[in-house]
Amino acid sequence: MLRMSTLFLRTLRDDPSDAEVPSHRLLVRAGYIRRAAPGGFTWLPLGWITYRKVEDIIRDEMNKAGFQEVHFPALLPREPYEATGRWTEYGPNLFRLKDRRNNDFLLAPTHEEMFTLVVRDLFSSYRDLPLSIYQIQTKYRDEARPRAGLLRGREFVMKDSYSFDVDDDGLQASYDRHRDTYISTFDRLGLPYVIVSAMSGAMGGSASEEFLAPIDVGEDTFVQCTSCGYAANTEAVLVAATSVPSVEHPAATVVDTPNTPTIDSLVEHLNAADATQRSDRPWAADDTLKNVVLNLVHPDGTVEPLAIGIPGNREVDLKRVEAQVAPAEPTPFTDADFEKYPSLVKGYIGPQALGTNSPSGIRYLVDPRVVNGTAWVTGANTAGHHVTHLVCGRDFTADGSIEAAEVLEGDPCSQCGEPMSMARGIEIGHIFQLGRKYAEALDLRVLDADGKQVTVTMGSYGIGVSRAVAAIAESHHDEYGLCWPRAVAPADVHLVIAGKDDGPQRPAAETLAAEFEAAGIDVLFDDREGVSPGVRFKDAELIGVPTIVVVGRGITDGLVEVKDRLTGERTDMPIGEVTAHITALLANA
RNA sequence: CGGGGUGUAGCGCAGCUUGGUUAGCGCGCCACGUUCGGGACGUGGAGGUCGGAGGUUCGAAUCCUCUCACCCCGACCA
Repeated sequence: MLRMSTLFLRTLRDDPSDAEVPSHRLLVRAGYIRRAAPGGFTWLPLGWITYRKVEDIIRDEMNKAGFQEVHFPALLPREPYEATGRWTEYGPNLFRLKDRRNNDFLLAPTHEEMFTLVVRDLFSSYRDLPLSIYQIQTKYRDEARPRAGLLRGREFVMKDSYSFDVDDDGLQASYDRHRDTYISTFDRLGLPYVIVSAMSGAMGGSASEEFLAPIDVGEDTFVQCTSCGYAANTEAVLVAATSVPSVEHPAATVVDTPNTPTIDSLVEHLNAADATQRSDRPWAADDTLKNVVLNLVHPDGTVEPLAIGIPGNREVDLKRVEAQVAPAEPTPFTDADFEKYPSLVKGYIGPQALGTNSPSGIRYLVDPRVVNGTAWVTGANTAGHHVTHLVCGRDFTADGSIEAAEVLEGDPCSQCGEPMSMARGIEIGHIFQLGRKYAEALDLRVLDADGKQVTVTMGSYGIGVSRAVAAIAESHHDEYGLCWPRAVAPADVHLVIAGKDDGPQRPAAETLAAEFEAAGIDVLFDDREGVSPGVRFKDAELIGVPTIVVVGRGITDGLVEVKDRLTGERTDMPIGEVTAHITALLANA
């Protein structure tokens, strides 16, 4: 039993000024957490109870799936991360430190290396596999900008699992098992989620999906097709295939287009003059082909220019480009770069000047919408001139295609062609097939049935535990405070005394609290003296325990009020029936 | 890292433009009394290196310089 008269808790009447998002605001205000460091939080009693319930559910589902829990240090030596290249590749987000002998250490942002090494140390036969092991561990990332309270901290708790298999089929099975386990885990946590296709990014590997809680304050953008259910992170969205009607296009024509530095000004200019107007309809921004040049900086430091052609009604989405060209990093083309390529006329770059066989020799990749038979208005490689009716396949060819254009609300689904909608989400889980990157780097091999050495293939699976607490708060609150799902609430019932300190309510409530406890019901008991009823009700709503029991004026008739925090529904019932009622609520949850 | 904003009691804020009593208000906290089903009231209290350092001045929360921290937008980010 938690007695509020002695509980280490102070609720705040006002929102803390440094908290913006609801989870941060409410968790601080209701006395669950306190900021302790930039990107670091202290868990207070109510918060820690809730946190542990979340952690226990995650652990329980892992164990039910047959995964085994281990625990590594958060403080690790440099060497394993040197072997996989991540000591340098991870960049400034890695917390690095030195011991007294000046040896390099790090605070682990994730533990692929350590898991790989410990399996290599202990296992050496295909008979030992498959194996999935996990830990629930504090992780450290020196985020440039921690924000939104628990949602993006520099210290946070993550459940990370790793699977080890001899072949791709085994990896797929381990991946599927984790996927199923994540589904049951998030269901139990009461977290809404969407499973989206994702990019594996810097981690390497192939198949990858994210579990996103669809909440506006989330940092990830995803698209979802309401028709067929396809969902993907915008980084991973594929452009729908375009069918090209076979029509005879006019010959490509160079036209004067002075002072048309932007797509809008170009379209306006074309539509204004008789000579350039279309006969069938006005020109539109997506008739134009915009060519953007970037530099790719490869991990070894070499720089390669890359030209990207996309429909003019869209911008280049650098995140999407980055996901495509990883591990290389795209950077903007500078004026100095343009000077090195005199064939490129800034603002009027056309496909004829691009491509590995062109004068510039710059690799030219186009949006998947730019396919053979499509006609475009694009730069003529001369200042103040554009070309109309430049047909892909007839007048120019590209070196390939790239998913680089921004995704727009309503874009057709690549699976079924129906319009897709965009939304924001909080990444609460990520599963992906790592493959053999780490096993190769760290020499994790086992003997197969034929006695041959084979490199193990791995999967990596994460759930943000502390972030999940915040995500639940984000999805379970209203204007009055938190409304926890039963499974993670800090108590089963919040028992409130509403009456004079020396009235009959107090002894009745004490008796009821004892009865709850005997029945195995966790009770948060507001037994404070000298606190007015309004304060008690406000605090109960703020704290968010799913059921609130009020022992008030009805007690003279033997009645207490049972209130549902979420719906606000109140029911008076005889005090003798309450315990059975709550027990039934818990059983049905 | 770029742009913007804010640092004054546990929380929320005023005071700063135009330097000058003992730095103020609400909430919270302590004591006493009243009140007791929707953040009650009265009386009396405790609590501050005004983010930090340096400077200008007879005198700095207030003006100047530097610095640190936090928040927002962007960049970055398993």
